[in-house]
Amino acid sequence: MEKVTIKKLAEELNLSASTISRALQDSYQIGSQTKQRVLERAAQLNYVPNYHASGLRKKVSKTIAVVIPEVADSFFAQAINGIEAVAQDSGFHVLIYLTHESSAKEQAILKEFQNGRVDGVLLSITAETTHYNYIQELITRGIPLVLFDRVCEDMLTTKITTNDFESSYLATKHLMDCGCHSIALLSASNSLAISKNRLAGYKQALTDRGRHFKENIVVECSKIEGKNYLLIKELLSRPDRPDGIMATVEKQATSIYQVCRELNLPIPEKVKVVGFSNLQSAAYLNPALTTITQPAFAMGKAAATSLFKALKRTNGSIVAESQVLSSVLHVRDSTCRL
Amino acid sequence: MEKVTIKKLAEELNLSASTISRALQDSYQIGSQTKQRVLERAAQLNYVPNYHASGLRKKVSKTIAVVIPEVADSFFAQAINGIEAVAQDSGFHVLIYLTHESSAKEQAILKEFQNGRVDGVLLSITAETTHYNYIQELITRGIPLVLFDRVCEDMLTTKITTNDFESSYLATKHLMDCGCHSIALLSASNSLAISKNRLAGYKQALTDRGRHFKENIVVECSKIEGKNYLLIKELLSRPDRPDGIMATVEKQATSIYQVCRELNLPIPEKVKVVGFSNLQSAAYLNPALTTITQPAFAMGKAAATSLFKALKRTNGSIVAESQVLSSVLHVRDSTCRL
DNA sequence: GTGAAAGCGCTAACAT
DNA sequence: ATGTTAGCGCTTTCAC
Repeated sequence: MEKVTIKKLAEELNLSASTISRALQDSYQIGSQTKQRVLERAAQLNYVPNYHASGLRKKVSKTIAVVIPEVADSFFAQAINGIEAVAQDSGFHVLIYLTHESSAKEQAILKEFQNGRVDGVLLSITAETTHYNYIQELITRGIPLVLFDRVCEDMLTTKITTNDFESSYLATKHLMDCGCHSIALLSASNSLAISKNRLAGYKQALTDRGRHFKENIVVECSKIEGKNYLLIKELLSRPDRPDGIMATVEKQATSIYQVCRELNLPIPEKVKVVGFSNLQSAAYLNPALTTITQPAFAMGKAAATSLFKALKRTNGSIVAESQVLSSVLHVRDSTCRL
Repeated sequence: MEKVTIKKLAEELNLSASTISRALQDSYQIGSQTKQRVLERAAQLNYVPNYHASGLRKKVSKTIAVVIPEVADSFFAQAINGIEAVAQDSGFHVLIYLTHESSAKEQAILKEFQNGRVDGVLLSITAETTHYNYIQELITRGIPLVLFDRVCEDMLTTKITTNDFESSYLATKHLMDCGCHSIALLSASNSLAISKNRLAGYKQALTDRGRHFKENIVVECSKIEGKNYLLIKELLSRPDRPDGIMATVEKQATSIYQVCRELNLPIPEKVKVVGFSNLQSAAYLNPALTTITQPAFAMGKAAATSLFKALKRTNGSIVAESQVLSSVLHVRDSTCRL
């Protein structure tokens, strides 16, 4: 069974290659009975148009890339879901890249996107990323890029985020309402805008209640597996141990539960916990985890939708049509028993 | 800033296109000082080889596809992690496709892979998939395909699975050891091999203990969101309500917890639960969930590794070098309080 | 060690 | 409504 190409079809049907091509694309120039014949024969011979050939010719790939720190996180898993839904609708394919919080890896990945493999990019930057020229470069070269969740604030492109300041402000206030006097903040990074916003909301809440901010109670998380557990253990072993924790990264929550169990610190009696988390099982944890839940699926959809819009514009330019979606605070037992 | 191609480089350096091409590929035919010059200038001009052009010429895409039912499941998320790790090592790119348990979608996706977009495929079939000709077809056409977790048993290709029969056997015995007399099985599908194996292990365990098998206590799950909750609620509302449940799909576990809470059926006192699950938080659920945990990351790695091996063989043929990895039973409070 | 030329499979002017 | 031609950017014979 040899490869079926347009040329082959052309011979078979005594037509020219261009006629075949046009018929397959349902061009208005082609007579309907000819179309019929072509389509029929193509189906019979199981003709499949060569991806690279048309891609080379048309300079499109019908592919977008999703570049994220990791997948084993409900937020990103749900976001991918949203992205994939929109992509499948638009006939686009989705490449996944995991940076594992390595800025160098991120840079290498984006750099390669100049080769025509992808038409657009959805990016959630690493906790390490501090300079953005390689991202800007990609946009300059005509590859639309939409940032989501972990964005670079000063970049001129669409950004899909959540109301991180408010969420964090609300969560911190909630912890104080529940009686916390010393609230620790587990942060993803010192440099990420999202982290800064969450930190700012946290500080504002303290200020509004006349509390003062203690530097040493903000813990920047490590990307090294297992290291966070130790950082949390250290935090909760201090003589002036905090009585509240806000974890801004999903997976920190389980580490906190683990440490509290080991140190015999009942939640919420000794330590109250709120986590930024999209875990389906949050309500069934022991104790049920109070969460800030982001609209992950919707964010994925919004980011992808915006990207495809840019892709449809002939010039491919991205109008910065950023959106801020709202997270929801779900109060559960980890902050106050009912 | 105009597009830099090999042709452009050739002009700049007064060399032919072929020389440039060879130099960039570090061909032995090219003098080292020439190579130097080419590489230098290419870097200066930020030359990036066109993906479609080389793909068309060489008939490779350096891309694999991962086709799975969903991402929002720890098993698949972890598997993707493993796959991506191997792929990045080998310089391959990873496309993700979600079938959402639709066999038709799966078929459409695989069909398109005949176009040269991917060099190989990793597949975990839908619960609906019953005929496999379109999968076999792909392999026949020279696209290596490795099945993982949800495999088609009678297909001649590499299959990466876990010891589902034994795991299920073990879990069922464990439930009986904990005092269960009537154990329900929540199954993913009646047709999937993996489900059949888990069912078989379950039945065997019953038989070995002289219990007899009741048809109506096996519930086939629906792919409709929310429907499973109702099925479980019906199950646990029966007069002859089971006192044990084995959930073979991860997300069923939270539905069970929800239903038990609503019906005021304490776990494990009234109902004991074991779930096939890779949830990181299983140990922190209320009560801690007894799980069968699959080596998801390792399975992803194994599947990808096997695929790349096939890709390296010039003929691309897949030697069926299937592997069966072992799952682990983690006994926790949902089956017996310590 | 380097160049010329052909062609991967498709599409899009430009004819007619 | 259909055919002719050129070319996307690269690789790879084949020649020198």
